[in-house]
Amino acid sequence: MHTRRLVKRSILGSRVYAPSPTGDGAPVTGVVQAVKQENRDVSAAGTRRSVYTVLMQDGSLKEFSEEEIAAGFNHTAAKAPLKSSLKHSSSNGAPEGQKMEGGCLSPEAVEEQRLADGKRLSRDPDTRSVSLLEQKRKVVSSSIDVPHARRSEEEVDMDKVTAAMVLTSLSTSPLVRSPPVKVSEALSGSWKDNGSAGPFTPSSNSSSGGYWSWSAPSDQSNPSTPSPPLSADSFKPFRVPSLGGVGPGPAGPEDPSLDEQDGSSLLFDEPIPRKRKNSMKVMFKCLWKNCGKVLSTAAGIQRHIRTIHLGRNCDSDCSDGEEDFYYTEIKLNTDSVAEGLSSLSPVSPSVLSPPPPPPSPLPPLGQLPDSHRPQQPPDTKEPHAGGTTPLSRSAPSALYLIHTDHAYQATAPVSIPSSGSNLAGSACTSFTPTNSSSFSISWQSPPVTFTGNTVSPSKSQGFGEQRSQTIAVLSSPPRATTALSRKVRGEGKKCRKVYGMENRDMWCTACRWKKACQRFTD
DNA sequence: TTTGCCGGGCG
DNA sequence: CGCCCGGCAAA
Repeated sequence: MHTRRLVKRSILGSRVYAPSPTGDGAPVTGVVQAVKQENRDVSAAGTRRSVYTVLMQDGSLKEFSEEEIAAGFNHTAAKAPLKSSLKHSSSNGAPEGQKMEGGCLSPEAVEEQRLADGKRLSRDPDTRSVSLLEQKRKVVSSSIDVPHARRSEEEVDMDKVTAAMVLTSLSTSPLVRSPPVKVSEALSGSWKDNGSAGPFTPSSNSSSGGYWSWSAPSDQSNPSTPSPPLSADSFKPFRVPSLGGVGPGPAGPEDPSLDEQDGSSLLFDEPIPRKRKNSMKVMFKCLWKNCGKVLSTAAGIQRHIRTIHLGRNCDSDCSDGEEDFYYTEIKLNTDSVAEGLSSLSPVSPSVLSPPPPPPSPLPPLGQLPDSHRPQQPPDTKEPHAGGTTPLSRSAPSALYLIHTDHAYQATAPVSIPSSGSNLAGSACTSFTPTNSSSFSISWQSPPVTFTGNTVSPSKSQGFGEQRSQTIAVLSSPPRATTALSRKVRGEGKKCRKVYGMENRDMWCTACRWKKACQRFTD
């Protein structure tokens, strides 16, 4: 049925008709950039009204109430009125009145969206073509957009852990009220291609009308464009390795709409990743079952997924965008530390993904821990990040893993290596709870880890260790005994849960056949 | 009630 | 075989 194609998605980015500001009566179209709820006046009571911040064709932003705009999206987007799941998510916790559109930016929400939308979009470019064209022509300098995570810089004060906890607990991150200017801007701290500043939603609320931070024009979102794959390659040349970014795949994911197309899009589909100021850096983490690979570029992670997990050899062009579902972005707080090296601080992972490690048995492990773990230095460093690097690196590890397409299952049994793990593990677990309950997608634990000093050394050494461990594990009698009777029922997420009935076509075959899931094994 | 998936049917 | 679904049982 066609029903499967419908997915709930947010309206952010959706094209809507709104009353003409000029008063001439002719409706104008705009793109929803943010949604916020105003329930302040009414206090807790009920009516909470949603106010949509719409980016008009002329580049201006206006706010409209629900009644004022008509949904006229041409694409599948929200069919229903304008309300989105975002609302829910945002409303859940934050007591503070300022949630504004916020919720949407929470990682979970984003993730959700990307899951739901991403793939589909990329698959049917046609649907959006019209809007894309239109959008292209309107060049909006600020392509704001919503989707992503809004980053805030408030963390300056707090250390990463604190920040993570806060974010986690609130699930919505408050936009900062005042844009701090952060220091590191100049430096290279880290760019992030996405979200850093949040979509600036207008500030929301009461006070100002909003200023969004221009500084981040960006796009956070990346690729909204439907046509995913190619882009990666195409821009590779320009964008330096470092960013790689977002490429291809991700594209679809985030927000359905456009966003970025605007400005930068002219050249390439994606926005140019600019270095973002804060101390945050964006990394892309493989969500494949036991793989926690983290790469600094989207292109790299996609390639990793495509080749390692999906078993595809072709280049990005043959990708159908599926990779998008297997990785997520994580923001790292590089602040003082470091830039460098280590990279993955536990923090970020926790925020985004709660790794509910319910499955007690195996920790994170990564298949190729070492390789990833070593992390990729800041974006800048790895030149080839986009392409080769990941592959080449991962390669070795691949040996250990078995796998082919279905690596997923094979790897399961292994346990994680050491070093980083403890940290990571503990960290994760501790915060995770919060998120995990809420949702999703991150079913795997982040192998990532740590930060610290050990960086390079650990790499080599770690590698060895791990490898040995891994092997041992594998050799040991794998699952074996369990047999008998039913398979016990996996506790982890399964395709059905992850993709939902609507996207049944995205399920692994086994799930489709109602057989034991091969993709998300437990 | 939902969800994973076994067992079995059909082409 | 590939594909699908009835229906059981765990959650």
